Amino acid sequence: MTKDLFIYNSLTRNKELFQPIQSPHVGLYVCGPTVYSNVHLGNCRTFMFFDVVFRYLTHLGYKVRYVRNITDVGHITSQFDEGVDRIGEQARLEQLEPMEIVQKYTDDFRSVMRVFNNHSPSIEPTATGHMIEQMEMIKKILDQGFAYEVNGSIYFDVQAYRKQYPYGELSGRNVEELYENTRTLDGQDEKRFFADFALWKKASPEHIMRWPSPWGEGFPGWHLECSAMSTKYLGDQFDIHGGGMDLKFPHHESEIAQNTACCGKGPVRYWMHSNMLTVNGQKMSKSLGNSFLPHELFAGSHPLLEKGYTPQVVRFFMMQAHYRSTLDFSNDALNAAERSYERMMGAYSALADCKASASSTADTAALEQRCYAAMGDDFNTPVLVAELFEAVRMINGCKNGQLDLTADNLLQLKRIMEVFLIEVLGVQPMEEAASTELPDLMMDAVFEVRKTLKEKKDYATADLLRDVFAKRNIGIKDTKEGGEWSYEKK
RNA sequence: GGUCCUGUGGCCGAGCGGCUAGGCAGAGCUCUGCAAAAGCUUGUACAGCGGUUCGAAUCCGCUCGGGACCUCCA
Repeated sequence: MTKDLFIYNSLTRNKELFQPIQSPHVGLYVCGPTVYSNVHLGNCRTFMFFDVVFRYLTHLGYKVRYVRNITDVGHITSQFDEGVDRIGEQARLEQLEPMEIVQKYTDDFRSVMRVFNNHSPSIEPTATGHMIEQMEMIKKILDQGFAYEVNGSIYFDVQAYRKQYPYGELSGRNVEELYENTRTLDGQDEKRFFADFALWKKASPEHIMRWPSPWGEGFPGWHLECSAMSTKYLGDQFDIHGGGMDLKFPHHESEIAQNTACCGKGPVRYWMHSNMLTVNGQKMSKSLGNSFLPHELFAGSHPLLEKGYTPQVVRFFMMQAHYRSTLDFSNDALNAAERSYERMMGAYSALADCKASASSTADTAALEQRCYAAMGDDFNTPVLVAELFEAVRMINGCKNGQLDLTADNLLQLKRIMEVFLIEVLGVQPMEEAASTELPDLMMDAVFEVRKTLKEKKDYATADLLRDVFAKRNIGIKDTKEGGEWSYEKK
């Protein structure tokens, strides 16, 4: 069975066969959040997708080191010196210490990641915890002649860098065009060249988050931490770097420049960028004011939502679109995802009830191969989901006695569902609350009573029993063997 | 303005030269006291106009619509 993995590399704009630098080890770095406010759903999409990358690589047998940083140094909100930093500003607003803001929203981020069933990264380093590494990197870049100091600030020297290395390859832009399209700005006098970016900024007197450095008190530039931390934990060159598409420029472009200036070579083999979550066709973002917070979604409290959806439904919803496509967020789409999730999970639990036959015409081996092919084709989760629905049809058919499956088939189906649905996509079955022993025993008694009532043709009472449970959100279904029941998550 | 992406049936979304994914919703049938679930069947979609080709949703050109980035953003 072939389990080749092809990854679309943003840098080369091609799908390439994945070959780790040092198999079986794989280094994966993903840009994490800036913890100055609650993560919204758009952020979650990216992290959920790279969680699937992490899960699938692990499933393939790779020893993955997954590093996802926490940005806990506030970046400047404008290109000007007088811009405020986000964390400092939020600290003022909430009347807290900056590090209290960091703690609060880091906690929020982690709990949201958990409810969405994301695995924890192998390492989750913080920018403030790596000041020394960042300063060391600045020193190296200075030594190589690709940066200069002005007034206690250090800037990356794009002009000098371009004499030796290409700049702008990832985002596909050239400096001349950039220049034409950059408004002439005040407050740039410190820079030698408009495209230069800060590696270190001198802190103004009112700036709270500040660290001593060889160049005076200040704070690191916002691209630097990722370069410093990826190098520290994954080495000069590592396999995969991921992030949202909106980070391509300038963030990732600058990372490449910093690493190359520092170590003489590009840091990343495969660049991966996930596309945006949209609302009514527009990018979900905090600044546009159209972002959804996870708890608003679960509770259905957002004005644009008719009802709430569980985290697992949302995850399943996200998996039905390819990561490089935008995904539009709407009630209709979520409702469809909810129904399909229920069907999928219904089949998953029905697997246990399937009886094996002596012979079969179903080709579960081919199905399994197609699942690997889907994931191997640049993590094509929507195609994988389509294949899983093929498994659903087989399982339901078998359960109804309309399709014969051998014991081998059933084993294979079980493996497909467990590997791809549960392990790789990371979608969990509905809360286990409905399946503890006691409720099942009690419900068995209820089915017994209903059976008797039906035998006596007392349908009114039988229906009453069903309605009484329906009022408590417990659904009852008749089956040949007796009955089934479930919590209706409506 | 520059660079790039995108437009698929009622809705969401794959596919990216031939074999017309998948889900949700709809219709019919089977099953059923009714219903639900499930299974089966069903839907002649690829923005428009040209072109390339034996053959195009898929390639090229133009037109129209939507979006992203161009130093806040996952």
